[in-house]
Amino acid sequence: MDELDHWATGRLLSAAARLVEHEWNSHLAPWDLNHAGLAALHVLLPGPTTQRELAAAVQVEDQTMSRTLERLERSGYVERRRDDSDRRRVVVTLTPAGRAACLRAGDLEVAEALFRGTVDDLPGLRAALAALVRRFSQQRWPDAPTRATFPDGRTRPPRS
Amino acid sequence: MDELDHWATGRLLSAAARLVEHEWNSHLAPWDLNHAGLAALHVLLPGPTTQRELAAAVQVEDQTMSRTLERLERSGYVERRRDDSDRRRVVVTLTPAGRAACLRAGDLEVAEALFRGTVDDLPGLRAALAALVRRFSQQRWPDAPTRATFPDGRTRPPRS
DNA sequence: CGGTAATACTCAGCCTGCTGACCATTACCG
DNA sequence: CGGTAATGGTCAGCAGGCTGAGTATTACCG
Repeated sequence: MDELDHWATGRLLSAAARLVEHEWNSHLAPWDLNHAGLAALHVLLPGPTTQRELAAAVQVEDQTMSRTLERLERSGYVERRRDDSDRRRVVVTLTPAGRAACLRAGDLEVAEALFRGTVDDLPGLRAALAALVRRFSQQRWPDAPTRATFPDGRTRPPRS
Repeated sequence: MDELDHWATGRLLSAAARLVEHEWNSHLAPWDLNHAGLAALHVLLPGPTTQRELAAAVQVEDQTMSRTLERLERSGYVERRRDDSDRRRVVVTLTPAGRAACLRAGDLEVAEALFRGTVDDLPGLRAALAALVRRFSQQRWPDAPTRATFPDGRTRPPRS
């Protein structure tokens, strides 16, 4: 018997996301980080990546990732340099400071603790959210959550 | 067996929210509306409100609501005028066009259809999201999802 | 009555996210 | 080859969200 029961599900979703982001950002602020930057760092942990691949992995537009990286670079967490073998590409590398910040600030235990004690069925929630992401990101991020899977380090097989 | 299973719950939540907002915005675009504007219109349906009350109901900061209303006013969906009995307040009123747009564009059937066929346990998802909103909005929006409940139209009893 | 505090909004500035337009580099193909 | 397309990034501009600061009005209280 709550007013929230009358909210559209989309509005509930947006509100919850904003509140959790806010909470998470507060936790990350001492590291001069926020949820967007941390997501990028997290993807970079296994190794350097192209900017476009990074954007696809985080599921944001290239332009958005560009500015996020600008900020991360300013904070000294990341380095960008043009790829010599393909001068269109920009390769993004984690700095030691970036790795440290990611590991310390982005502790999954802390991240998930936000939900403990509030959400009963956490796996159920995750499943529902994942289903939504899969459903709606199909068109927008064709090769989204995949990373270098081929021997040469490309996401897709060399066309030919 | 999906890459999404490795995402932190917060990231899943944000991604899902963004995608659903995007979808919903596409549907609202023909009316020159988006999710934020529609939420405000929806709150205004029962009758005029103060800007601050509106902001609290939608759970955004006053400044954010200010600009959202600026846009809604520009679109002719809303009118703002200073309250004569308290010239600090701004009273927001739905125009006929605003009411029509809200009712037609904001059809709940359409809104909820986004989730049908994708989320199995919709009530479960809603319950989890509502729990999160309740949990984290406690401090920030003390008198959030309540509306004029007292005879004189105030949200809180007149302090005396 | 008058000074201080509280209230209601706006302004400026930042960040994320999006779209549309643009540039440089590389790939493709006649 | 050489022209056109595809690819990878950036710039500009808009909108939502936030914080911090400032203004005007009203309430409170000595």
